[in-house]
Amino acid sequence: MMETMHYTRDNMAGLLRSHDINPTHQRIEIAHALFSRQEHLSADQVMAIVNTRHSETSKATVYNTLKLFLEKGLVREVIVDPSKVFFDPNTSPHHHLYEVDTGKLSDIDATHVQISGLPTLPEGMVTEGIDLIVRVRRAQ
Amino acid sequence: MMETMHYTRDNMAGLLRSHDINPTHQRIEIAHALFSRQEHLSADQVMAIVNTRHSETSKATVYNTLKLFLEKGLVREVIVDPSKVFFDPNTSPHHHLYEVDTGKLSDIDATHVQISGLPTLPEGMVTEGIDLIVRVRRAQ
DNA sequence: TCCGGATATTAGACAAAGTCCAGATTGGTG
DNA sequence: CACCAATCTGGACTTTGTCTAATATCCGGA
Repeated sequence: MMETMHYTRDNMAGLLRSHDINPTHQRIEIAHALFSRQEHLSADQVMAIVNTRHSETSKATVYNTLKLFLEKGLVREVIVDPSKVFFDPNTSPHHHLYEVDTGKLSDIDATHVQISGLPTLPEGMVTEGIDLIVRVRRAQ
Repeated sequence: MMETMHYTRDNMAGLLRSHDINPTHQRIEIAHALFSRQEHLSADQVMAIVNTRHSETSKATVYNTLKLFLEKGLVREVIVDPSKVFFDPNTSPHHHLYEVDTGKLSDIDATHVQISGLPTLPEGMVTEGIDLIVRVRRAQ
């Protein structure tokens, strides 16, 4: 039986190490912001959260760190809003529901979703990922 | 039998009118850029094409016009690259194949693709569209 | 033909997201 | 302690896109 996971800062250090990331103060704070909330956050939102009390982490570090997390497979990138990228701490297979009028983004579990009939890929190409985004809005 | 469509500037005027868009010089040029190529173009690319000879159409007009085309259902917006939006003159149901390393974007016909098992929408929500993006890269 | 109002276009200032760089800090290790 | 590598930083910069106020164009009626 799996214990309920608590996203303490200490646990973050272990999580980072397990992904081959040197756990610095800033990286722990940024990981904590994402994982303790389990929400989709933009770089701006991450920076705001991390710097609530006093400014502690620079913009460059936030961007560098999020890119590092992405490369190491710790988070996923969600591209739904042309104006900003969201980072998703949930890396298990899932899709997204995007409310275009509010900007609210939520997960769609992938276990029951079937996608069939996709053409075979061009020679020498491999799939990096399949993004399925359901765009919805409030009925008028 | 459908004649092969030729995307002349004259035909563009008719196309615009049929979508309830007043066909001005600039709008015809922008529509012509998109439809004669049948490619995904960013606003920047559209501007470059329209202003090849001498500068004729302002940035504001290009953006205004593309937004207008979008509202009137003449083109579709494709959000795959975090840095820019692409506009797609193909409005028939289809999906996208995105080569992440080159930025090349191509269509996947939707007639053979089946998506099943999506959850029912929250009360009072309607689907605006479903975007399916297959991200691929050259095998290393 | 001329006028007036509605529609469209324009240059340029502005905003926001993200990148880049050169210098400063930090954290081990011998 | 001294050193080296890794990391972080402020701030300048770039790019995409928006906004605004002034100008231009179009069109219908007197």
